Amino acid sequence: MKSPSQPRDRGIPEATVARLPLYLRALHGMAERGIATVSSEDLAAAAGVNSAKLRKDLSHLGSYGTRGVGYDVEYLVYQISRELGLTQDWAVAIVGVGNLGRALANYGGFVSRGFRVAALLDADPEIVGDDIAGLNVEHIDGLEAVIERRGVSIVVLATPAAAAQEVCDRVVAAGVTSILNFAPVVLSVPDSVDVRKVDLSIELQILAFHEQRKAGGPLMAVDSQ
Amino acid sequence: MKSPSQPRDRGIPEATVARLPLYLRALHGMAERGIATVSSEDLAAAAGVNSAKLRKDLSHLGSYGTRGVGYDVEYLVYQISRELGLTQDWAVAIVGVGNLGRALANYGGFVSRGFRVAALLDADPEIVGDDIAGLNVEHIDGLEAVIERRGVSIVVLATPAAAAQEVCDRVVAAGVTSILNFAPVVLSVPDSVDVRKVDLSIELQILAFHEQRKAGGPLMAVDSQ
DNA sequence: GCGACTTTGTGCGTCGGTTCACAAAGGGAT
DNA sequence: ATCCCTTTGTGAACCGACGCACAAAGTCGC
Repeated sequence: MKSPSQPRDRGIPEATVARLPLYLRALHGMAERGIATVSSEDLAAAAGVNSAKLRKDLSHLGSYGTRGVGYDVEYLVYQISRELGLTQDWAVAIVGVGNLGRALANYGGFVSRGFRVAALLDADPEIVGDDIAGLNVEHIDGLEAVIERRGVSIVVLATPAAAAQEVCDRVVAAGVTSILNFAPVVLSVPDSVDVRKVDLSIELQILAFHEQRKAGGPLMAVDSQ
Repeated sequence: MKSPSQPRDRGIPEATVARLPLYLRALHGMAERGIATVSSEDLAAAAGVNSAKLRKDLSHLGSYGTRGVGYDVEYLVYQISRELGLTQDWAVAIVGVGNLGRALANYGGFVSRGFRVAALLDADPEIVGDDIAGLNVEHIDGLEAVIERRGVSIVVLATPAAAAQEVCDRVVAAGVTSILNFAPVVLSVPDSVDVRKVDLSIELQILAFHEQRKAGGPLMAVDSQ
């Protein structure tokens, strides 16, 4: 073989990283159904992607397949989990316990694999003190203390838009470098901080665009002049 | 039987479509603050993108800017809204009224611009009949009737994973061609149907990947099993 | 009315991602 | 042990998106 590309694995394409959780989910399902090995073709189908893409994605992690056979489900689950950092336990704090924050706190997918909701915080005195998903909602004043004391490394922002930037600043100042933002604002953070955003209404708008195109087709451009 | 060559240069890149809602949001904020015109530089900053990219995006809609001045905020809001299909009213049905469905029903961003939650449906008799966000939760049995009678053209799936595909099939059979899926499964649908998915746990996993890389840096490669 | 200044719209080089297609690798049957 | 069949891993072409940089277009001051 060639010189073993040692810690070269560092260069996993972003697009690949975004798909690994998809593969992982499909693999978990297979493991539960007792499937021991799976071909790239089958796994790709289960994950809803092209099989060549899947093979290339997995090849970035290493050569974990066996030609003529496929991939060992259990082993692949472990490798992907390790690559994604899910073999360790991540403490997550959810800030903003409105409807969405509550839903997130109760969302099974969070707790299940590698993530643990370590704190719920809110500014509203009406909400502070409530028990949600087995956790006591704490006041936002204690944000920094909670982050430090419980080793929170990922913060989920589910506050109203107006409060998001301020909370974000405090969170960043407290040393957190990974933020999942549900508030419909563009957060400004240092380059070293990673922000991913989920905007529910944006997805709807994209659907509407395509729906409009399908339905009425192109509208007449009343655009002369 | 697809449309081989739509003669219109209505070929707006998917990446552009995904950003239009972002611009729209920034523009709305500016309109509220009474700003009449905005340069690509400023709008790009507000939306968190590169200004050249913004100009190229907008150029796909037409030449709506004035050189030396910028874009008329109000006019641009209208043009983008029209392009996205938000000048019409979209009836949305939310299927699955658990924590997430409830949060979505109450989510302001949905109702606000162009979208109207026309129905909430669930299979659980405990939930059916509840009033949420001013709507009565109906039984899933009436799915097809509700879709037809209220002109629902977009369906939001917030059911448990196990139920998603079945509901999806019924929804598609009822003629819906746009689905926003929150269930952690890969839905199989005809090509003519548009499915967008939002998976909350996937976003967290992507964050964990980057966080791990920042934190521990190189993981020890225990390669041989 | 004119020139200087501002800002748009876009041509073009570059880059990352996707897909095809196939040689290499391994397993199983005989 | 050998051959055939399956499936991986990847080279290479292709495709779309990104961003620089600049000419064209239009405004504003004088």
